[in-house]
Amino acid sequence: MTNPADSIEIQNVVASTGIGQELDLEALAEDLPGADFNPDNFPGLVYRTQEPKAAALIFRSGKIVCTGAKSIDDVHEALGIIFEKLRGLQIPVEDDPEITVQNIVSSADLGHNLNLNALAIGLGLEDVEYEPEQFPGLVYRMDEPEVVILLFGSGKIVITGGKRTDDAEEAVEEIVERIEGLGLLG
Amino acid sequence: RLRKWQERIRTKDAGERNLQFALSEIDRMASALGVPRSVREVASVIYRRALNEDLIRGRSIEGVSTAALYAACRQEGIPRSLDEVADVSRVPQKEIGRTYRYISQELGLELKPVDPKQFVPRFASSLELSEEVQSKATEIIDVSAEQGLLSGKSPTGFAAAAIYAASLLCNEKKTQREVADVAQVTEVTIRNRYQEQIEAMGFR
DNA sequence: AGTTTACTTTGAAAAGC
DNA sequence: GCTTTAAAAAGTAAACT
Repeated sequence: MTNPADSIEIQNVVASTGIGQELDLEALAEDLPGADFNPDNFPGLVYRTQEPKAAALIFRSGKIVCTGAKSIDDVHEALGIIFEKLRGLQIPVEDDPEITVQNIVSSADLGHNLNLNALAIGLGLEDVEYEPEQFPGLVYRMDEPEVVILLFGSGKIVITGGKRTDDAEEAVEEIVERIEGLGLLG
Repeated sequence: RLRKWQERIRTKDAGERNLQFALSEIDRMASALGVPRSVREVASVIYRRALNEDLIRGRSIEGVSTAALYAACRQEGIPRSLDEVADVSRVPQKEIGRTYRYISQELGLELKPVDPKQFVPRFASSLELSEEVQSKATEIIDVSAEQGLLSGKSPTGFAAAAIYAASLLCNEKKTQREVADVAQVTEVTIRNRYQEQIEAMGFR
């Protein structure tokens, strides 16, 4: 009788920000130990923080993408570390740059096995992608909240595409309701 | 003006040539796969629909042709796996799968997931297995799917394991390698699905 | 045959081809 | 469209022992 919403775990948060200052990535690559910069492959410099564990993509424009963090607080912490590192290198960084969460990836467990074949038809083939020859998960695009849910035969699910922490919880409640309505939840 | 006329003729000719190329490619691949003429016609209709809906922009003609043929096979109930289709196409399997999902969505084909049973007659006959093995394999698929074992599993692997199991049960044994080769899956996949299916059938 | 590593799918941003 | 980053789900596959 456990609530599936209680099983939600944030797995990854993607956010963007900017320091409001152009950067010389070649020089930064020299001064930042552990930085990966391969302009032939990708225009961004990759910098990883250990605690919290995250990866940042730093661009010449001064814009930064942070990914891999397990919570929004971790995103702020990781970016805070990076801002301080840059200031330590005499690079001017805005006082508190605006950080925008772009995507939150969560996992959850519905607690029952799912018949994905029946679910594909029940949820409506027009909103569903289920091609087990290519991928074992059923892809369901939900309108409200606007997220994408991957459903697996085990009942484990992945919610992605949401920008708010609440999106995952609302999505789980909604999908449970829909599956129950179809009589397809154990 | 004259230039405009020339351009119109040129683009019309180019479009006509592209369509002819696509249809001849569908024909070539369909022959190589040994699918009936009716399926080629369905594939041609799907391709023309994709063309009319402007779905080819940003994609290769070859990719859309192959995806249309893959979709047509499914629609007609005689599916080919993406691997099999990729074998006769010059487009990589990954692109065929993506293009299929795209045109399927945009054209609203609403094709149901592939039923593993639809592979049984073709795989079994290329292994020269009897009618008895085929119906046994079909039964194994029905029973194990009924028990929820099919969710998330590849239909070809599921069919291959059932055929392997049925060949054993009917004393017409084929090796895992032989079945794996016609279904284009690995022996490991057959082994894994086979164990689950045997258990679901109450054997073991 | 068992283990490890790796690839498939979803989502979003960044700059540039 | 592509390139890169990270993480989960489960199936499949290949390389090793």
